[in-house]
Amino acid sequence: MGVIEGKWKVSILWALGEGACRFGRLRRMLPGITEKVLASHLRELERDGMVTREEFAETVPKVEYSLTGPGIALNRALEPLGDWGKRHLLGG
Amino acid sequence: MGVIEGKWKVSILWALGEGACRFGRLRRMLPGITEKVLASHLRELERDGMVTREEFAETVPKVEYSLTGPGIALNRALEPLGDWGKRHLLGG
DNA sequence: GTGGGCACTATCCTGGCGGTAAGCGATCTC
DNA sequence: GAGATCGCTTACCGCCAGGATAGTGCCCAC
Repeated sequence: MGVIEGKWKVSILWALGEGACRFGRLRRMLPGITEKVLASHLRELERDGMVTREEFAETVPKVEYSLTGPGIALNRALEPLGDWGKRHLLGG
Repeated sequence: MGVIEGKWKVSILWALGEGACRFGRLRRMLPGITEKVLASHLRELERDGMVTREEFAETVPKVEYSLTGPGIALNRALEPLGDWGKRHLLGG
């Protein structure tokens, strides 16, 4: 449970589930999240082995985040929860 | 997500998944939880329609909590998460 | 040369979650 | 009558997750 605790962690996981993302793109995909929170959550997810951080040493700083195997599995395990939410909270 | 946020809520749901329970029994099933937290979480779960509270007017106070339909569905939706946890955190 | 985008980091601040402890009102036990 | 059981409620406190804001170093566009 600790792995997904944090206000935005599940959202990050879901956003990343659609494909690898850069920091700024993630931020834009998650309206309302602050950079600090995104950065710290990303770091925790990385520490827990759910995402990988790939840094590209180019003139323009570029970092890509993507789900690891366990991260993808976690996302799948989270899917029923999303379905449940849609069914019982949104869909009546 | 708000429905399962709270340090002990998932544990309560799982405990209740094994059958209806009285307050004191729940407390004993969840070592470390305080009465205040159990009571407030139970109240939130009730408000969110996940559990029912049945009060029996006997000489000895008796209250039973049980999962509602959505509560049971939530529990099921939480199962994959439990499996994932066992697989990736405990089972290597 | 001024401004903006990039990916952060640092600092400060606040709310509220959760822990501790105590009380209550009836009854049953020793 | 002291203590325990039962299901809470109330009051208080501490901590820290998370929000707001600003700064950094490099490069590009205007």
